[in-house]
Amino acid sequence: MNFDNNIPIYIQLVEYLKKEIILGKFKIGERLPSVRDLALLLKVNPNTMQKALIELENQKLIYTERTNGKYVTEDKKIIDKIKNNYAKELTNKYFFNMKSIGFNEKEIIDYIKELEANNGTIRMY
Amino acid sequence: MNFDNNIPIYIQLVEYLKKEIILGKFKIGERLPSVRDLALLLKVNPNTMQKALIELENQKLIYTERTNGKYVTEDKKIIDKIKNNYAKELTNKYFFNMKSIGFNEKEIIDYIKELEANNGTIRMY
Amino acid sequence: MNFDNNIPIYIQLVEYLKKEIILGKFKIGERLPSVRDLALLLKVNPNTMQKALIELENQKLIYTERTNGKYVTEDKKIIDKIKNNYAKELTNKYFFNMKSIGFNEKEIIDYIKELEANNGTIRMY
Amino acid sequence: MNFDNNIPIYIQLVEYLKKEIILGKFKIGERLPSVRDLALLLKVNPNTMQKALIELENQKLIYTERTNGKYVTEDKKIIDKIKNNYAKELTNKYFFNMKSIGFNEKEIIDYIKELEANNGTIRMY
DNA sequence: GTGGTCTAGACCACG
DNA sequence: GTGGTCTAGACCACC
Repeated sequence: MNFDNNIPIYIQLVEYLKKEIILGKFKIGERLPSVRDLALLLKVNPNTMQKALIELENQKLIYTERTNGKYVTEDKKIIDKIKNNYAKELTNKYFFNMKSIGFNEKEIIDYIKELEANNGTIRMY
Repeated sequence: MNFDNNIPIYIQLVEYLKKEIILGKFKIGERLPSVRDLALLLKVNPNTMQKALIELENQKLIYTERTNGKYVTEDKKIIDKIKNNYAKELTNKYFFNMKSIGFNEKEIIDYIKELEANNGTIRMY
Repeated sequence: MNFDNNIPIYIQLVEYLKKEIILGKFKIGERLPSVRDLALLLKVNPNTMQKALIELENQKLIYTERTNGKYVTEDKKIIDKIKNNYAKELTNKYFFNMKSIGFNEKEIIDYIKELEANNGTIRMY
Repeated sequence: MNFDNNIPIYIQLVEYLKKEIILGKFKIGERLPSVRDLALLLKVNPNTMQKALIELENQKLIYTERTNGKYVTEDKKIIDKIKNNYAKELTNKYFFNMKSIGFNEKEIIDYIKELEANNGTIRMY
């Protein structure tokens, strides 16, 4: 993980793990690695990881089984809903930002097509 | 201004002022309001505003005339370049994020069209 | 059993078993199921159940016959006394808490009557 | 503050502060003492206090003004709602517990009256 | 070994 | 000085 110094690490962890779950890299109902292991894996302090996981639990994406570990929710609807909200948020934010530097909707779409045509594919950020 | 508590204010100010300049709300060569006034206007501490303006100056979007105040650059190319970089960065970031939750390029474009069809317009974020 | 994650399980087991005895679901002098079976029944670890039973034994509600198992006390007075203490404790605690959010005694009693009137019965917690 | 060792301190802090707000000891819109001062006052670690305050903020009972401090919500409705939920929860829990040791509703109310008659007032817990 | 809590102490952004 | 974040490390309940 490369962390952006301007954003709290635990928030970046939340985003990262949320994506892993949405993408199914952590499957529905699957047990997550232990807090300590996740912390080691992503090279953060266990408390920081804990804080991120509490946030994911608040969002119902994971739940805790006492002394057994943490599991991805078994409710596919929650995951789908979060995925949809996320997509909508990203898209609205993108259009908002593009408009705020002077693009209108048609221009945005043209811009995307042009980028695609030039690159074959949109370059990864 | 509504600030996101998770990102330093001065960075959000940089983004905001950059957009104002790109959009021409602060025109080429125009004198900016005083640091003090800008701070009052956006309800931030003058120190914070000062920090943001230094960053804009580093990016050559504004320059300082000693004792006279700060001015928007007179070099239109710089502004255009920053606008283009910004658009490219926003678009790449958007595609990167959408892909990271499982959309491919075609699906992203379909998603945008669908949103547009439903809303008439993309809702402001 | 649904356990409250914020209170040690063995304490919740003590409360639960105490109630069962007070209610006579485990009768005076009756032999309790084995620790192992009780643990299975309530889906806790046998060690945890053992700890709860030790506490009940300290309170003289049960006693152990070596190699034979654990029995509910044969002294009805102990059970009655614990029931009365419990009722008093619950009631005092309830009044204390209600007062600590601004109800006086009259208001508490009015509140109870009102709830009863609305529900027919007080809803199970 | 006397803390119950069997319940996490931060939860007891949440309960305590919630009551103070409901009772109006911290008034609507009033600025709370700083996190550090509250921690000193109640003799807990600042991080523990911080955790409690985050929970209160999640419940919308307080809000944070960047660098200025934390304030009691200005929305009286939220406070009233929390007070009512709290009273209902306490009452339901009380009746549930009393029933679980063999009292029916009439007996509970008789019991309260009897306690009142004997004590003049219900003894503080 | 698992998650959860707590303390101590440092550092940062902002005013 | 304010809140917020992070690390390090200890201890606890439970399995």
